Amino acid sequence: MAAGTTSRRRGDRLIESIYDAAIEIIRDEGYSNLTFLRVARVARTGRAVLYRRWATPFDLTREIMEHTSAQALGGDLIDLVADTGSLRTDLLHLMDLYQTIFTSTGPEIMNAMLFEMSQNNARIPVIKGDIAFRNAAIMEKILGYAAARGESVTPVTDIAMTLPFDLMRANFLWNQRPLDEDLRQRLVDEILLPVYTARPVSEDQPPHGAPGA
Amino acid sequence: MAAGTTSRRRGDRLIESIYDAAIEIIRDEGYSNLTFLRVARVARTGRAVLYRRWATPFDLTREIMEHTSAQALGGDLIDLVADTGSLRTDLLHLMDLYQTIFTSTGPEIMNAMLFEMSQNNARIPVIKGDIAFRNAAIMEKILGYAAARGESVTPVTDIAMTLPFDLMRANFLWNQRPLDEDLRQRLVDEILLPVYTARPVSEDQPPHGAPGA
DNA sequence: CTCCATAAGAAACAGTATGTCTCTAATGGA
DNA sequence: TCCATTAGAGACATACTGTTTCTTATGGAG
Repeated sequence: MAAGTTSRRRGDRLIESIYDAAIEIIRDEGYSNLTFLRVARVARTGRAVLYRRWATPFDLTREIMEHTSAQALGGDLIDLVADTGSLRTDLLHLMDLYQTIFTSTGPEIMNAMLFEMSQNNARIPVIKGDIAFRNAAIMEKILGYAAARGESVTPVTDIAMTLPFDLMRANFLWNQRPLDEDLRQRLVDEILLPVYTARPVSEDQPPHGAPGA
Repeated sequence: MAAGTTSRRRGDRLIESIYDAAIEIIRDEGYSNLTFLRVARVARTGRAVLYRRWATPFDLTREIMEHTSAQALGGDLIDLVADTGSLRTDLLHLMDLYQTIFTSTGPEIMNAMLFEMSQNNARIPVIKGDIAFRNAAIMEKILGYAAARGESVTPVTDIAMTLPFDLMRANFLWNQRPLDEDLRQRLVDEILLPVYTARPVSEDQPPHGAPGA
């Protein structure tokens, strides 16, 4: 702390300080106040250091998100999805994993990411493509378990396939907080299972055939 | 266009020019480039004029959204919801109306609104409260029609109640474009109707009682 | 038709952020 | 121990904010 004390960080130690500073700013002042100027001040480094590594605060934030959510999850999401004995518990387990991701990042950052994506058309397809592909693979895995166990599941269409993720995202963004245990359970029981196990009931509703899993 | 030609607009004429300028900027340069400085330049007016009326570009945008969507819809959403003869067609009609709102505003603005809400916790409850209240009223109306017609509808819980809106919002934000006819139809047939007309099927799934409409 | 309160529009201000470019000196591996 | 790498300080022009001051066009009241 003495006046002339020079202690110059570099590499990972420096990056960690920058991450911490950015997270602190997002938490205390909001994402919209995340500027390189402030990050540099809080992290006690120079702005040039930041500009050398990231083009915009958005890119820094995206890196932090990936970093923290990978750390919180402890592995690839698709590998963590497991056969827990029933479609119901598998879906609950999936939502539990997603919950972990949401909790580790926080709603504010998630919103910011969606917003920035919408502002910068170039990066939508990349991000969206990745996520959509991964999510489809996860649901194929889960519905595959169900089929293998002999559970009767209706032919699942593309939009039904993304439903768990749509529901979680919608609830997360709308309520601005992670989904609690009870809500997750109700989403499974009141919406997902009825959709996945629906029997044609009425006489005037064409079931509108669509590609299965 | 002559050098000394003075033509000073005021009142509604001026406001219209400002709306047009803002819409043009959002369309051509994106919401994040919507600054009072640019709006003033495009609208050929002074910044002070803008600051006198709106605190931030967000407030201006919100006003434009309300203005255009009210104009596109031609009335209050809840009054336009009508008994069209079946739950299925009522739901399709509702989605059609929402489609109109989405089309008139565009995804970019919608994203921006959500983003700003998440940055500014103060204005979340107001906006959200209004919308949630209105949506619940709409669904109660539609499900009331179904009940009156004698259609068998399962007790609908709060989360099932907001499902049409959650689905529309999720699809709109995710695909960054309004929902086309076919998608709307499939959302109704493959997801909404199965949920609203579900019969208890499995033996190990507690249907988890919840308050009805 | 004239007067004049109202409000448009121009301009200046300090403060903050961007993006780029210097320069120096600390760091740590060869 | 040397030296390439890179942290960190600072300068620069540009842009946006939020506010204030000033001039003057406008259109309704009289």
